[in-house]
This record gives sequence, C-alpha cells and structure tokens, in this order.
Amino acid sequence: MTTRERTWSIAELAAEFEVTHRTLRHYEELGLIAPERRGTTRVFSKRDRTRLALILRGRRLGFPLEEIRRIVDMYDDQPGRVGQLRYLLGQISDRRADLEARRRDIEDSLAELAELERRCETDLATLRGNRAVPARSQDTPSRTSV
Amino acid sequence: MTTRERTWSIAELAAEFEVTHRTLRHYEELGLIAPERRGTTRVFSKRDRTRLALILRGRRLGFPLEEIRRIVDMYDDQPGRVGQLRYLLGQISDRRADLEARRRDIEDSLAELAELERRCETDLATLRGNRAVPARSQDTPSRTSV
DNA sequence: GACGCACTTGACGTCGACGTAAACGTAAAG
DNA sequence: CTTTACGTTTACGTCGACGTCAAGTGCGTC
Repeated sequence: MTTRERTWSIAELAAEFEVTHRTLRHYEELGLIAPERRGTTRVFSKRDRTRLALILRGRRLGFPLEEIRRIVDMYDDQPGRVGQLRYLLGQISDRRADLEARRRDIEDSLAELAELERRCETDLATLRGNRAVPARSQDTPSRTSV
Repeated sequence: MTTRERTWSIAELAAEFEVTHRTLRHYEELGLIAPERRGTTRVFSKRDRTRLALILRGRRLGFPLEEIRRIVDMYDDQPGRVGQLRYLLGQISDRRADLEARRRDIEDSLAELAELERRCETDLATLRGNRAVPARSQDTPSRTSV
C-alpha cells in the first residue's frame, strides 16, 4: 500500500504562508493552484505547497498573477516534443533576462544606498566634532537609490 | 548671470521615459515630483528628471508609489540634526534589508531557471538521439523558479 | 480671427488583487 | 440538540495606479 502523503487544510496553509483563505481561493480561481476536494473541502498536497511557495516568491518580486501562472506552469509542462522544449528554452531565456534586469536595478539601488550612508556617516562625524555640516547641493540628489 | 539650466516639457519627459502625461501628473498629485510652472504649464528641471528615474526604478522593482515617495524624499531631506541623521541611517538599513531579500529571491529564481534549462537541454539531446524521453515526476516540480 | 497644437484641470472608468459580508453545509463538543 | 469551529459559494466593495474622455486655455500661424 502506497505511503499516505501528507496533506494540508486551507487554514494550515494560510497560517504557514501568512496569507488569507481568500487569497488561496483567489489563486485557485485563477488556476494558480488546484487543490483536490474531499467532498467540498479543499485538500492541499505537497505539490500545492510547492507551487504556493513559488507563487509567493513571484508576488514578492512584483509579478502579476497571470504571468506567475504561466511561469509556474512552465515547470509542470511535460516536455513532450522538441518544439515544446525549444519553446520552453525560449521562455527560460526571456525570464532570465527579466530577472537579471531586476537584479541590476537592485544592485544599483544598493550601491547608491551605500553611498548615501557613507555621506551620512561623515556628516554625523562632522556634527560630533561640533563643526558645521557642509550644505550639500539640493537640486541634484547627487546619486540616489530606490 | 547664472547659467540657464535645461528644462523639459511634459511631452519631452514622457517620451524620454516612455510614460504617459497622465502618469507624470499622477506622480505630481502624489507629491513624487514637483515641477515648476510657467504660467499653468509644467516645467521639469534636471532634478525632476533625476527623481523620475528613481521613481521608475522603484516601480520596476514593484514598490508602491507611497513608499517610493518616502524613499526618494530621503535623499532630499537636509540632514539637519543628529537625530535626523540617525533616523536616515535607520531607514537606509531597512531599505537595504528589503533589497537584499529581493536579491536573494532573484538569485534563487535564476538558479532554478538554470537547473530547469539544464534538464531541458538533456531532454532535447535525448530526443535528438531518438531515445525515449524519461518521464519525470509530475507531482513535485523538483525545484522550480519564479 | 479661426485653426491647430500643446498644455491644463476635473472627473469618471478600469483592472488587478484581493477584502468583506451574507448565507449556508458539516461535524465534533458540550 | 444547539453551539462552536471550520469550511464553502456568491457577490459586491476597495485600493492603487493609472486610462480615458470632456472641456477649456494660451500661443504661434495662416
């Protein structure tokens, strides 16, 4: 007899991932997850958990749910024929380009944050030394970050 | 006489940054930018351009406009007193933590993408060799990416 | 002075991502 | 047998980030 796989209720999954029931149902409506049913009640499998983790990471990165679905589905597509595989490889390359652009944005932001921090530290040191803080140019946020 | 600084019309800025007029006005409403006025017409300065670039980077990273405003404003706050500086340094550290978390998400995603790609390549090679493609476990997207 | 062009201010519409309330089912606990 | 806990569907509400008219202004030109 096959080892009974662990399952989760909607409440358990919601608590674990810190989302609401509504969110999980919403994701089901959009086809992002497809929990089984025991009667009318949703039963979440390990697979659903995995997908949910992916979905939430996509969400943290600011992707729209529609796009997230396409991406998550990439991993489940049984790569039947060569055409499918080629298509998948194309998708992968697209997504990689996107992610790398985001990473550049983040790196830039972090660099500028560091720069701003450095300036703050020196200003602070100057103030501690009771010397006047040099007024910095206001019209050009010399190098900023987001 | 002070060197006349270059300015931009709303149309010029919109074209350059590939946003609509509406978007720029919206950002003004929210206090993200504050172009001067020549009569009733908006006149954008270098400073506005700089801020806009920051705003759009924040947007690409998926930050809400309200938060973007607070961040962009960080750079314009004249760090008057020590308390201000300390506060700013705190903000900086918060933002860095956020960005670094995002970066981790991205790194993870890229790693999993690479893994998926590798599997695709081998499958493709297998198909080319006219051998059967090994069916992979369907219920556990072995390791996925977003 | 009428025309076009770029610009303005409302103000309502839309779309995604849920929030929230209403009304109901099921099953164990008091 | 009712209460409590947990679950369900349906459906309207909300909020952010704009889109999309409508109606008007200022200005150089034909």
